[in-house]
Amino acid sequence: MLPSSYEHKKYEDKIYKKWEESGAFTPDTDPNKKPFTISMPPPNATGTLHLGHAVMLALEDIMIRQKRMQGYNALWLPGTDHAAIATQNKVEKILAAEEGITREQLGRENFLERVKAYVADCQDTIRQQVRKMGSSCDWTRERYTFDDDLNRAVTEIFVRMYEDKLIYRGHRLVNWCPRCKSTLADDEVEHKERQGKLYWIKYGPFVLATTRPETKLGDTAVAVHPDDERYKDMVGKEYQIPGVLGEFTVKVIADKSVNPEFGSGAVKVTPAHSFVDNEMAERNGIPMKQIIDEDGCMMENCGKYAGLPTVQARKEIVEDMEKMGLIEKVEENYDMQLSVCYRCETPIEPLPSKQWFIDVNQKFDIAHPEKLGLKDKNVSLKEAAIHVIKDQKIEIIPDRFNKTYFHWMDNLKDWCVSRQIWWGHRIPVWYCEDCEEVIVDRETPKACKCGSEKLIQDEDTLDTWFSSGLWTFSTLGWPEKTEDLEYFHPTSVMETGYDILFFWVARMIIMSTYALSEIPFEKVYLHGLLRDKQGRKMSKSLGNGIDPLEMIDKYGADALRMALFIGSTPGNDSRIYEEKIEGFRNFVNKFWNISRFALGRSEDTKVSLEGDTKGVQPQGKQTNDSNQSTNTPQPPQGGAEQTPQSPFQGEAATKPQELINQWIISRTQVLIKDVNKGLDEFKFSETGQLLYDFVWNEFADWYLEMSKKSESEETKQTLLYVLQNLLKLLHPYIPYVTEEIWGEFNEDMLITAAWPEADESLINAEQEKKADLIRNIIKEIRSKRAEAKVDPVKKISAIVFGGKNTAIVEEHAEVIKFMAGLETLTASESGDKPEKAIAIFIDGAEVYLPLADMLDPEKEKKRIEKEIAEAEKYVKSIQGKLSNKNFVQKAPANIIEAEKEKEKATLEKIEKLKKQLGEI
RNA sequence: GGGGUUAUAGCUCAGUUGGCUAGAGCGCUACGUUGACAUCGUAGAGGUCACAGGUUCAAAUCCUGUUAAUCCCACCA
Repeated sequence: MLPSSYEHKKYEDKIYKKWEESGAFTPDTDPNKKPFTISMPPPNATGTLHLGHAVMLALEDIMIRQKRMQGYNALWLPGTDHAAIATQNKVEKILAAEEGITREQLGRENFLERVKAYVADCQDTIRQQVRKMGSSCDWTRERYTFDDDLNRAVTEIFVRMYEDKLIYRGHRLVNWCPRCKSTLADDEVEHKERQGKLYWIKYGPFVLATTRPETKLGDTAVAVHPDDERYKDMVGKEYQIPGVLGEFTVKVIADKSVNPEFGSGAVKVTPAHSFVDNEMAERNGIPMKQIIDEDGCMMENCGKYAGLPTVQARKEIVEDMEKMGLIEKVEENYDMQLSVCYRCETPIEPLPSKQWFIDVNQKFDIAHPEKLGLKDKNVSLKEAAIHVIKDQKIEIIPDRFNKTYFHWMDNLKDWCVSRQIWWGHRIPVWYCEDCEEVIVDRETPKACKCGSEKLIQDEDTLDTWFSSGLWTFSTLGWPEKTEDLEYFHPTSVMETGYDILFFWVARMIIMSTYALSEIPFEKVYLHGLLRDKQGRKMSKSLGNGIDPLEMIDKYGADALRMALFIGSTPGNDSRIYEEKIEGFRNFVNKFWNISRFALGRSEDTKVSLEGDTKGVQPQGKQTNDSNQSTNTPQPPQGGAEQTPQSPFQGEAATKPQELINQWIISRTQVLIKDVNKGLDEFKFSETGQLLYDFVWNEFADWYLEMSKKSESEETKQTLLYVLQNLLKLLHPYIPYVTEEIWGEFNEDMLITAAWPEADESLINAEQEKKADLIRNIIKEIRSKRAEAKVDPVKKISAIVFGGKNTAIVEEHAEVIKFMAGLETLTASESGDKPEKAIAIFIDGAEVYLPLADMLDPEKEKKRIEKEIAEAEKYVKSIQGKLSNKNFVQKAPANIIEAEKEKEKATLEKIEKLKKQLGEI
């Protein structure tokens, strides 16, 4: 017998171990079965599990578990990411704090050893935390972006892209983080609203506004709008401008990007330290003068300011300019957009630098254009990546993100992939010291073709997204043609947060279409971000974060999983808070107790489940048990291990005879249908809610209660049958508790049990309606009792005139008496209304309770009058519709039929209410 | 500046291609509970679906506009 409450801590780890050891997580590549693949977004190897991971794991596990039970070879490939900058920063911080040393002091080799050791120490933490969530991923195929194999994939694709002229080295303006001392990709730059000062400076014949007066030292031009009359005569001329380091020359250029409305309409141009200025300079043939170095300090060419950090230099230069009378005015508290590093929020310093870029517009010959449905094999990376979404080779859920994707892709500039940090994939490029040769190769070259052996490898490493862009296929063995790659790629679903659509999802599409001529995944499901109860982002500084591990410890993984996605829709943020998790803990416990009850009721039946027979056998019913177990609906090609079949499934099976059993079995089929449809459509929240409601409101509150009055074998079978299906349907959501209960009466494991398919022949709307009548009678009696303030333990009597439903009511007299608290129940087709009784009119029956004395007649009268008024209003609205020619002509027949039905029912109700009113 | 998203009960949210008198959980009110479950049960109160127009036989749902919140993209220096 199961204990009276579910204690997750007793079971979770044990069950996980059992699953993992059973091999259920590890699919094979059987060609007779269909694959279903999810690449797990790899958490940072040195990170700890946060709610973002938790929701990702919950959703992916739901998909994987369902597909596995449906008989797919379901592969969920886990792994970790080396997270270049993030990890390096972390280790640097630790070194500084614990040993007071910098990476430079340690040296490259030693530093990398330290990072490796640190990662190795941490990696296990995240692995264990992923397990804690109940994730049924294949640990035998676990990968790490820094594995040798994956390293090889990175080098391979770099070399191929170089050979295809998609990777080039260029001296260009890049986003530079002076703190990370590295370049950043465009999308790694964030724009933050900051307040600064706007300086109006006297600039030779101009007065112009700037937020960065120190860049004046790098100015080489002044730009105005071509149509600006004020400056028309000055365009093309050169002017001597007085400055803090003496006079310098600028040329006046005309450029449409200048806004004549802003400031004085003239803008200073600093091509080396501003992207817009740089573009203007390029268009107008203006030279570039770099004045800020990679430390964010003024360079040698800045005279007495050389070596000063920009902020300091600004202060001193402004002071000096003031002395020279060059400052016209200063606007304080000027709102401006500041570019900052997304890792450390340090202001970005645009500066010219020699870096490696991926050219997204360069055309190349794609290997297999037909695989992507491309007409032309000569395409650019950008075109291919846009094509696969436009052509719906990949579906993004929700689809509004298509628009975002296109916008981003359309505006994508060359991707700077080199990073000046040490922790990452080293760029496979060597430079010859004796000649100019640049060697790009898969292996370390021995010598240059000039004969020199003095080869130096590029110091830089690759952007972390370069390697994670390969994730769906590098993890399956690419560039080797492995069985796994052949079988599992393209993957089925990519499930991740919408916040990394650009960082990662778009990069994977670019890399996969290039390397394999394949999409990386068929569908992209983007979940929203989790916020706190007030809708605020979770952050360390606010201290409003919820630790998923703490929640698992407190409420169990099953409860946390449910709380993470119920009440959320894809792409939209949702809120999570402890009470919500607690609510689902209650649900898990409720389900536990339901199972406890069902199993308790059928203890004697259990024997027949464990025998040779594959199903629960009803007694005394004509069943052809030799045929029934193997002919049930099968999953695609193959199917999961078979589990005991119910007596109610399959052609030859017995149909249930008792009304309540017919009802719940019918409802179960509908539930199965709805859940299957919902999961097919990625409606995880809705489907979960459906199961929740069924379990609690139908199965527990009604069926379980009603079944207490039926001792038949069929009822026991039905309890088990419904339970068994619920266990399966709920397993993807709450895997632990369902597996534990399943183990109570099954020898195999639920994780590999066959997923239910609805048996349409068991859907019985007519019987459902009859059962609803019984339920309504009970509900109404309960309601009246409460209204009349009848002591709940007091039994009353009731008289029912059931009309054509009399037999049903008589048959279920015991249930009604039990559930409505009746002493006696007299049922007949019709009769005279009893004295001093209040009447309840239900569709198909009249119920009289001897409570007239207990209700205040005036109050009762008012209540009924109100009810009549409402009903009449309702009828009027229906009749309005029905008398509307347009409605009758244009509305679909079933809707009109339904309206007529409603009219009839309401009219009957009014009549009965009036009768009731007259009797008071 | 451009583009999203959101607005439904006190709170958190569902609500499918337009078609039951708009739902759930929490909270609230009253009552109850010794054998499946107080991590519970029964009954109930609570909504002008942000606002204004429009389309339609029919709008919470579609369209337009307004307001408010929020996010993403974009260096008016």
